[in-house]
Amino acid sequence: MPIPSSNRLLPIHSTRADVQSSLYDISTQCTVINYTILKLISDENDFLVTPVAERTTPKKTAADDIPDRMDIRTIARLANVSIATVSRTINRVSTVNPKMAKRVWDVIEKFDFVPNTQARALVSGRSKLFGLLISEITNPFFPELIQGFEDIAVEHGYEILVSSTNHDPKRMSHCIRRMLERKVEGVAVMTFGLEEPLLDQLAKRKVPLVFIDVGPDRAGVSVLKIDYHHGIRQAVQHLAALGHRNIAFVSGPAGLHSAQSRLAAFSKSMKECGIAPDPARIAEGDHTLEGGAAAMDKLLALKEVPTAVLCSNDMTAIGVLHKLYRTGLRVPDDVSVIGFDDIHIAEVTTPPLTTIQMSRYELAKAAFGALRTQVESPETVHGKREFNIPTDLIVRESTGFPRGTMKHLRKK
Amino acid sequence: MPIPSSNRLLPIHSTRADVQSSLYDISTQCTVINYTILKLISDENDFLVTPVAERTTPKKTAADDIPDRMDIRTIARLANVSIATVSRTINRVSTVNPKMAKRVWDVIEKFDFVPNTQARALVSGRSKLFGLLISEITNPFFPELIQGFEDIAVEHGYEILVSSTNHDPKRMSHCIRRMLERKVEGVAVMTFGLEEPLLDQLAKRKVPLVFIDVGPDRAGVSVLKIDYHHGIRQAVQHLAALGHRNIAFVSGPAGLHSAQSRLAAFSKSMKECGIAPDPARIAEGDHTLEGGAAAMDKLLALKEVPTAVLCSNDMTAIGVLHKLYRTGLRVPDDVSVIGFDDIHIAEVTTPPLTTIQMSRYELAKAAFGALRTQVESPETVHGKREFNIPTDLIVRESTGFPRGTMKHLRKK
DNA sequence: CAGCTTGCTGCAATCGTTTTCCCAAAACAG
DNA sequence: CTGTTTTGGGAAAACGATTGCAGCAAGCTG
Repeated sequence: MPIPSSNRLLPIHSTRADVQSSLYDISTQCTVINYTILKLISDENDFLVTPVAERTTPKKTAADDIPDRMDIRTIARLANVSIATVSRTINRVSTVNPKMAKRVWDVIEKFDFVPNTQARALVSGRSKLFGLLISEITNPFFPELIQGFEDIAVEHGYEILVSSTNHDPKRMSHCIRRMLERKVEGVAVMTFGLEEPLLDQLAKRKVPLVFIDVGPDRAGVSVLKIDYHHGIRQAVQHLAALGHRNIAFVSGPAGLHSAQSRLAAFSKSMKECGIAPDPARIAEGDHTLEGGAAAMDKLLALKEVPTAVLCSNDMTAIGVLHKLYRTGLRVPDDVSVIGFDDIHIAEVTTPPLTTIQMSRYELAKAAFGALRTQVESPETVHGKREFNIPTDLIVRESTGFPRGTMKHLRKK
Repeated sequence: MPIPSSNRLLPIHSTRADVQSSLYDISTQCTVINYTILKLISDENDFLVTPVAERTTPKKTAADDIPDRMDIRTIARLANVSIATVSRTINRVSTVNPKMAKRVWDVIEKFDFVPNTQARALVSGRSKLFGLLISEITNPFFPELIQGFEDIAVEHGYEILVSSTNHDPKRMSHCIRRMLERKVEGVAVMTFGLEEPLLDQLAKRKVPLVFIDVGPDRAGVSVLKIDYHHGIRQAVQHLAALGHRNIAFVSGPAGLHSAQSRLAAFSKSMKECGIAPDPARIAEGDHTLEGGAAAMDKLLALKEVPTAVLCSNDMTAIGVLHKLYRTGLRVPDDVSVIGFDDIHIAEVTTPPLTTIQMSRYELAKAAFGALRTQVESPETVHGKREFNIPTDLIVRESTGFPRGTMKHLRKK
């Protein structure tokens, strides 16, 4: 191989690698020389087709000269290193010589090379994928949760696969199947309900899981315990303090564990406040707008219409609000309403909704953290792990004194 | 290989495959014999570890006896066929003998085998993945769109990768990068704004794209043209018919193409109705609740407060509604409000929002269809393709006669 | 200066599929 | 019974990366 005269500038003690690097560095200053030298070095000339095109349109070609097959091999050839070195460079393995690394990065950037995740995952056995199973994407609570989860995941180099089950077991099983096919490394089951049999598929394959409220007691499982009672007690106390005694509750679907927990927390809190919870004042909703409205209908049919309604989630509360509006009852003058979740839109309902906050961000963070620990250092954990998520009452304007009492105060 | 005595039941003219099949069929009746025969056939006995476990716990073992490495190879060995046959069976290639197929399916089901999508995608070059780029997942419009898109995609064997850009170019470029890494076969850019430079990465790699409203004029690009004017004209006519003349418009972000289109449609419609659009009555929002409220603030500061406000989307309208509530103005008695999108929650605002419907389902269907055609039969299309999406006014209760006029009619 | 250590780099095996090509057996024709 | 076509399954080469291992060069030691 003829050595260009320019290499005489190198220090006398240069290593062979240094010589090569310098040779390369110089060569990059001129595309023509670059490719000529590469030709001499690699003894391959099929890729010289590209440089010709590049020379004819010297200005704005960076976008066009991508060889049809851009893989780690091509990069290796262009940077004049082995594919192993390219791989190591991309993965920032510390043993690669910075000079080589620079050379590789230059080529990678020049050709906008993007490694193929599938190939990577296949050989490394790490898909860097987490599944996120939610019940319905159209409930604003979940998009906010997804947002948080995705942000954190991306920040840590993970991708997420979201699937909405719509409470349909068949759909759920499809979702799980798809996650299995994509080889997710963990799944956050944020459906607020435990569909044990369906999740067997995951458990069998020892996929780390994180649940809300309840989960099977085995290794690789984390549970996010939401402190429903704290927020709900605050809400009941708030109502009781205002003078409410006839307080109704619109629950979520009976099959949903979290809905039952919320209801239980409500009953307990009522007793704590010295009010006997009346089963007739508990209407079953389904965590949707329509369900909330329908449940309110039932409550309105009671001989003594409740002066306050606590709802299992905000969508339900908004449905209740709407039903009250339709009925001509004013909130909070005639009926007080409290929601649960504190979705963003609760701030702008008419009137703004008093609700119990449960931080989507906290939830997402805890879920991701749990999964990540299980995946990246499973040896540090044994058996099931639990995390606590707080809830807090946010007082807005949908709560006030009960109708008929303290009228003088109402007008302010 | 010793042939079990039971094969004497076979018809005299049986093919070799039949003999094998029968042998296998008989063998499956008894797990012990099954594995013994398999052992004789395959001459490998390492996988016999599993059957032993199975024998000791005969009842509920189906869940536990999955060998640690479940791949197509294992299935092939257990079904006593080649991996090629397993692959063909899974992909329902018609040339496989139904008997073999049955045998393979039995094993697959027995062990809950799930093929590895990554390996599949790698070798076939088909990731069966579409990207869905949206602007903000917290705007309920998008979840509804995602839902539709995902449903259709899954139905056709595709998966989707959703990314929310939050209008941030940096985020957007990350999103695109991630999609590239996962080798998406197409991307639906539902951001309602064209960020040309960022999408270069995709265009360069000839990834089929589908845009809303506007898109570069090149092959592989489809555009969903939304007929803003139809719905918006209906809205303006509706207001004009009610007697409104002082009609304001709260636009979306100035940088967003779709927002400009909506504004243009508004101006045009106003002129058509013989009302001169007044620039002072056009406030810029940003398609969020807060933006809507802020814009309404500006409109309230006008010497002559508009009697009707048309909004660029429903979130804006809800923000406007809230601001009006705060100000003490009644809707529609003092001010009429119209939104755009017809998100689900618009039905239950106080009062229910009159809005312009744009079908998420139509949008999703068209977007997916466009992408699919590009991917699966690119030869049938040349250059850019366009699809029309209709819009229609949905009259609810946030619109009424302008204040001060026809009072006698208002009370009904 | 021989011999050992250390630091990098390249070779090659591997991941779990799909798919092409080829060949054996069955079916059919004469 | 022989020759030809049809049928269907198996062997092996991809796909695009990662990674253990081997080996070469330079630095260090005595």
